[in-house]
Parts: sequence; C-alpha cells; structure tokens
Amino acid sequence: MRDVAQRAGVSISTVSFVVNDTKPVAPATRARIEAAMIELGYRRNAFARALASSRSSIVAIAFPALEHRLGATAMSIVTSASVAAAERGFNLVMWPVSNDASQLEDYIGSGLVDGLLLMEVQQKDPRVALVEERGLPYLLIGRTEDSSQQDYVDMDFERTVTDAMDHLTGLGHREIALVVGSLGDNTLPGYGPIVRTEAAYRRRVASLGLRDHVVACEQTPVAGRDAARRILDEVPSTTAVIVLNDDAASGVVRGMERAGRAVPDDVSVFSVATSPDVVALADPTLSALMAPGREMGRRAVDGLLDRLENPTVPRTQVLVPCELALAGSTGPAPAPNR
Amino acid sequence: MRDVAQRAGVSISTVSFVVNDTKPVAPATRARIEAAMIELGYRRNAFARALASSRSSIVAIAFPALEHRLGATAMSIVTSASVAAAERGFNLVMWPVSNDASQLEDYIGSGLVDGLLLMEVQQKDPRVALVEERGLPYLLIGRTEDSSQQDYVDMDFERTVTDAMDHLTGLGHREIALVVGSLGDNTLPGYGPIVRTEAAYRRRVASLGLRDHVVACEQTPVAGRDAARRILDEVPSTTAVIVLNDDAASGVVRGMERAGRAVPDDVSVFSVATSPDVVALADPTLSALMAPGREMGRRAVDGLLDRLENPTVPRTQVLVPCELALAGSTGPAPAPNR
DNA sequence: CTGAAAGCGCTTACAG
DNA sequence: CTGAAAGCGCTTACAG
Repeated sequence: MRDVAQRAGVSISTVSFVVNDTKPVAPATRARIEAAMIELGYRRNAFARALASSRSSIVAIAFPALEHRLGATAMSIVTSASVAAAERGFNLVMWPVSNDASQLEDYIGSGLVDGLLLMEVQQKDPRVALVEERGLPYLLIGRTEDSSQQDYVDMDFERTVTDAMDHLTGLGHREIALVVGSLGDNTLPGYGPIVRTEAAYRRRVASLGLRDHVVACEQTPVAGRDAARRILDEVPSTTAVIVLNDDAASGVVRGMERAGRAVPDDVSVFSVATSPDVVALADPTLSALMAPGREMGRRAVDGLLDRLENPTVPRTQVLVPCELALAGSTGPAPAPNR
Repeated sequence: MRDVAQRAGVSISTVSFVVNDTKPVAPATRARIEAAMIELGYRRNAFARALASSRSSIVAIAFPALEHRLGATAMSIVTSASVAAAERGFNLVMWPVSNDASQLEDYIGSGLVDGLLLMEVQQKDPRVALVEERGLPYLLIGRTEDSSQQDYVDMDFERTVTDAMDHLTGLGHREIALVVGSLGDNTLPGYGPIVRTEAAYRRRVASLGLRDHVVACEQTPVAGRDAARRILDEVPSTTAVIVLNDDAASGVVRGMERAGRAVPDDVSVFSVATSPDVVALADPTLSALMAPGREMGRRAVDGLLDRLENPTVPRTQVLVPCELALAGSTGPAPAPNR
C-alpha cells in the first residue's frame, strides 16, 4: 500500500479510502491510484485490515463433527453458504464442534470471525447460550425450542407436510400414513424436524376428517421395509405413505411391493424433506419434496451478513419450503372396490 | 497481552515466549504468566499474530462450486479435514472456485492462508499451475496427469479394482464385467478415476487369463438398468459385475433382477469407490468397497501441515485403499451347468 | 533467561 | 478532497 501511495503520489490514507470506497476521492486522484494498484498488482492484506478495523470478513459455520455423518443436504448447505459468502467478500471457515460447546469457546476466543452460523441446531442447544454470552452475532440453520428472538433459517416442515397431503388428497387418497425416523437409544427429547412434522401432519389429517397413522422406524432401508408391513397390518386400506426418513424411503417402497402392493398403482409413497442423494440414487424413482439445502445456505449467509452490516435490521426468520422433485412413486388412489 | 505482562510483572516479549513456547522461560516466571493468563481470560488475537509472524494457521480447501453437486464422500473429506486441522491448531476455510481458476487468484492474493488443499483435481488442472506460480504450499486430493513432483492424497483405484477382482474370483467368478460412468457431453479427456480403474481392471483380467468387458453408462439408476441388460446381451454368461458408478449401482442390481437373474445367486454386483450414502440408502444391501473420505481428508491435512512446518519433508504421495463395507449383493459363482 | 524496540500493513479519528 | 499520526496486538531479531 505504501508502494501504491508513492507511485500515485498520494498518502496511504488516500489509497485506503479508494480501496475501501470509504471517503470521497477526486476522480483524477482515484484514477492514478487505481492505475498504480494494477501496475503493482496490489492486494490488500487480510490480516492488517482485520487488525486495524476489527472486522475480519470471515464467518464460521459450526457443525457437529463426530455425532453422525453429514449427508448431501448438509454439503449443499455448506457449499452454497460459502458461495454466497464469497459473493459478498467473505470467507467461510468450518468449525467442527462437539455438541457440548466446549471447543466453541476457544474458537470464539481467537477473535477470528465476525459472525457464526450454527448447523444441526437442537431444541435445547448449549451452543446458543455460549454464543449469546460472548456477544458474537449468529444465525441458526434450524431452530431451538423458542427461536422467536433469534435469527434463523429452517426448512418449512409444516408447509412440506401440507404440500404432501395436498398432493396426495388431490390424487384421491384418504388413508395416508406418516413414517418418521426414530433416533434409537440416544433419543433426543424432541428432535425438531420430527416433532414439527408429526404435529403438522396430525393437524392436517384432523382438519380433513381423516385418520392419523404415524409409524416410527430406524433410519435404514430394512427398517423401512418393516414399517411398510406394519402400516399394512395396522391399516390394510392404506393407499399412501408420506416418509420423513430418507434412509428408510427406498425400504418402504420395497416393503409395499413385497406385501403385494404395487407402487404407485396400489400404494403411493411420497418422500419428504429428502436429500439430493436419495433422489439421485432411488430406483425406482421416488416422488419427493426435496430439502432446499442450497437455498437455506444462501439465505443463512445473507441473513447473517445483513446483521453484521447493520445490527438493527429486522430479524431473519425464514422458513424455506421444499422443492417438488419427481413423481414416479405417487399416483392416483386406486378405485375403492379392488 | 499487555495486561497479562503487567499482572505477571514481565515484558510482553516474555508473555509471547510462553504463549508460543518459543524460547526457554524460567519455571517461576512461566507459572506467574500462566496464572495471569487464566485470571484475565487471555486469548491471543489471531490477526495480530498472523500479521506479525506472517503465518495465519489457516488453510483453504478449494472445490468446484458450480460444476456438479458434491455428495457424501466430499462431505466426509471436508468434515474430517476440518477436524484434523483443528487438532493441529488450524482453521479450514472453504474456497468455491470455478475450474478456470480465475477467482483462485483473488483468494490467494488476500494472503489469508498458509496452504491450500485442492479437491476434485482434473488430469490437467489449471488451478495447479496458478498455485505453483504463486508459491503457495498445496496438496492435491486426487492427482493430475503427472503428479510425481506433487504432494497428493488419492483413492487407490488400482488396489480397489484388484481387491474387487480378488473378492469375486475367490468366489469362483470367471466372467466379470466392469461398469464405469460416462460423463455425457462434457466428457473430460480422461477423468482420472475412470481411466485408472479401467486400466487396472484390464491388466488384472489379462493376468488372470479372463475376458475383459467394460460398459460405460450415465450416472443414474435408469442407465444402470440398461447397462445390466447390455452386459447380458453381450456376454450372457456373465456372473459378476464391478460397478464404479455410484448412482447407477442400484440400477444394475434392478436390471439384473428384471432380466431374470437373482442377485447374488445368479449374478454378483460389487460396487466400488462407493460413497457412504450409497450404502446407507441401498435396498437391497450392496456389497461395496467404500470410498475412504474420512481417511483422505485427514491424511491430506496432515500432509499439508507437515510441509508447512518443514518445507523439506519428503513428499506426501499417499493412495488410500477403499474399505470393505457389506456383502449382500455378492456371493459364490453359480454352478457351471445351470 | 528476560526486555526494549521495531515493525507487520492496514484503518481511522483528527486536522486542514 | 487529502495527509500526518496513532494504534490495532502481536512476533522477532538484537542486546544484555
């Protein structure tokens, strides 16, 4: 920067004003400085800037590294977040933090980032209290028990269930079951997506005067096969199943076929909040409402950066609906007397 | 740091020596300083340190953001890389760069990182020349045409094919086909994994005195079904198929079953270099050699950081073998006279 | 083993 | 519209 100033015959202050567009500079002066910058291949040093201004133009995304493997939806959130950050001149760093939030303290202490995105948010999330206490701006990807006073971007589970129900009732289905994931031993008390989806399903079913039928199963194809059998045992007249359980969805289709029900001729199977890989790998093709990972990552970054630029902006509280993907495993309800 | 020094009754130099463990300090002095640090909740500022020492303890991982969606293997590389970096006191930042390498120049120019990991490396990769020119330490996750003079961590395709062949010939199979991915219109001239795998397959088949049979198909389940049919049309006596094409693998199984061949009783299907999600979602269960994403991410970070700490360390040139996962879709070769 | 001092490359009141 | 100067919080020869 000193070299640029010298070459342009100005002070380094003025160069700084041009680089950051932070004060008015005479057109002629600006032109000389810009020319000098190009000739010298000037790039402003990220650290000097951060040290002097105490803004780093770096945000972090915290994710639980050890608990469970993150899939294609998480990847699309991360990649789209980093693209969105880059577009606004920010860098995105990955912070693997165990859920007890201990390491998070060290990360924050380094002062590296201007703000923080929290992935895989739990209903009661210890990380939130910590970040709040430290005064670091943050935004949730997901929601806590009560996120009314927080910035967040989450999937719109309510809308997703409603869309799924509408799709199926529009095709004439009246006996519609819901398959959700169970979390095995380490059952989290009320994992948000499942709680929200199940509640929305029950409300919708009730308002339509239909019967509710919820089956939980583990997140594997084999468990999905069992779930299909259980559904038919309990309500043989079932003609449609909504599946909020990516890993089990293909198994539900298989289970129906093994029970002698053709998909979609006898039974429709509709996978919701579905990861891109599930659709890509499904054979036969699944009708699905896809998790909008790309959109969520982008909205999350935009919401956080908006707040960094202006702490008084209105809260970002966005629910992103799922996107309808394909329609190979749903069809009209079979005629009543079959 | 000034506060710590004052409280401990020493100079800030001495505090720095303790913080970085960079010069011998008398035990008593050290104890006083450490106590002061705890009392004051001292954390060293990342930027000041970086500015003064011109080492940032940040490395970047560059990935192509727009070209294609990254799946679960890429996610496991990224998450394990960030964990490994954290263990050594480093941060990992995500750099989405288009393949033409234009943005990469700006990223590097900011001076933010000490080193760079390159994902999704092409046979001829324009990013490599750029990074080389800038003198930034880097390590490839993958390989170029000739990586003999570069640090890299890649999947061991040769070994993977050999392992798969051994597994199948051990079960008595003699007619073994290979399904690879085709890349549609934008056929990259020699996408590394496919080139390497196909070559290794042909060598192995030749050395065993068997017939080679390679089929390329698009990366979808439907294309996999067609590929299965094509295999049987061309060589009806085929009893085993190795699939290097994640998205098509389930389709190959389906295609065999539709052609009246039971899996694994009549035909074994063995998916190799397989992503975690493929195995998690497969129904029926696939025998697979799993892509070692976790291991690759960790080894890549270790290799890069080793070089940063000591530029004269031997090159990291590591090929990580795939891990055997399951065995539901492979079995003994059927008896000859059936 | 410890300290005084220069300097890393910027930003930002303050003054003109 | 432009500049002189202080300072961001460290590291690192250099000296003792």
